[in-house]
Amino acid sequence: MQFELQYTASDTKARAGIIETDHGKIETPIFMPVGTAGSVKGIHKKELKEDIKAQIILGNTYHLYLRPGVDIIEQAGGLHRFNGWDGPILTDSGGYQVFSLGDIRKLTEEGARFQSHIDGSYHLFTPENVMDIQRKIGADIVMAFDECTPGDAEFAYAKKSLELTRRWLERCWNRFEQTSPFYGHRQSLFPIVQGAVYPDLRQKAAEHVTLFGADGYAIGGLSVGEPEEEMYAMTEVVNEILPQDKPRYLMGVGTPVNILESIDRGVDMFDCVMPTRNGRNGMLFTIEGIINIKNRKWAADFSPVDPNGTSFVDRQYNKAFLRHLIISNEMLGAQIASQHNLAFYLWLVKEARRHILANTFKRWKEKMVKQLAVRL
RNA sequence: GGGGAGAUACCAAAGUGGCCAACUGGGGCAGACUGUAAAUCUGCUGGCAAAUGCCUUCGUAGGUUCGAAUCCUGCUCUCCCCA
Repeated sequence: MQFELQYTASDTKARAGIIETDHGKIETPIFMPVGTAGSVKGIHKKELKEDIKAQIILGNTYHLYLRPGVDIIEQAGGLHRFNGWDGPILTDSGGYQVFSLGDIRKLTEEGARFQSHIDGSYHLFTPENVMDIQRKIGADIVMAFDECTPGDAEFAYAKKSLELTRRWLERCWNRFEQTSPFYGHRQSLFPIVQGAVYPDLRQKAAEHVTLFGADGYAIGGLSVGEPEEEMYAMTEVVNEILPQDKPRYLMGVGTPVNILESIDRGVDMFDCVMPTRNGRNGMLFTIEGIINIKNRKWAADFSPVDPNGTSFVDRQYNKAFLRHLIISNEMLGAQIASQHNLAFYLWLVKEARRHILANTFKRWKEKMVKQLAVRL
């Protein structure tokens, strides 16, 4: 994988670039739709490509490992062959599940012992086997196995957690170096910077990961319960240290505003379940603000889902009908909302990129941030 | 015509003397959701003050009782069975 930094402006840390993988190019800043179980929920490949214009999607090691199982994916010839998505794929390592599964897992020096949320069976993830699994899944970008420290972690815990993540990273890196891709295309391992909301921890973590000379770096453990200002502050601290010429990926973020603010602070890559999950639950993101389509006020609003929208579904369906679908639990409702939201997110980062290249990002961002948070 | 059952908040349905402004489900209204255990979860849903308070409710009109959605009587209506 290669990264070409195309443009940095003077009044912002925002950057535009191009990531080149063996499955195609990614223009940054970019938003990556989340497809945990190998599919972006409710969205066909054709829509993802042609309508939403996704350039890269995510998969999840933990979920794919439990179901369908690594052997099936290996038999299929890797995740690209399995799910039919021939563009770039990034897999998360399962570090987030170690965090979100809470009481059904236990951390040791060796790794994370956990119970399947599906059948309760016991499993062990180690930095080594997570690398092996991700080799078999075959994503273009794979993530280090880390502990995603909770946002409200005490300093002592955060420090200890960070040290574990650091040792795990070394083991991930070694294993990754010692193994080769299964399917002929290159894979890149991204280290993850942890350190909760403590600037000195974040700083040390950023310095440490930089030593690896990776193809890209991730900032993890944010948007996990801490105030937004802390998230921005940590991003600034870390991006000050991460190498300029490598992409930075802010994991799990976020709202449209979060994304613009983070682009402004030098982040290149984002992923978040928000456009799909919140979409399924009736929340629509638009250029004019946020719509809760379940609210009564949309019941007889026959205007397009989003008159400013770029998605096929924005023009094809009206708000009242979408509301009816979602309230009636019709699956088409979830599909339309997800498709709209993803198209909006991809439009947003594309616009950001355009403004960065035109050196008008800062002003445009300030204007957008005010609109995007409005509740309609 | 004879016999039986029942009427509870928007709907369905518990409750059959005080712990009942009334279980629960649906519907309705709002909220949450950030590397997806999520087509999920939470709250409110008689009125008014909205915090611990007050007022009016369980078909309807009376009665018994310190106290009634719950017991008694009349009335109205609904459903079922037999002719």
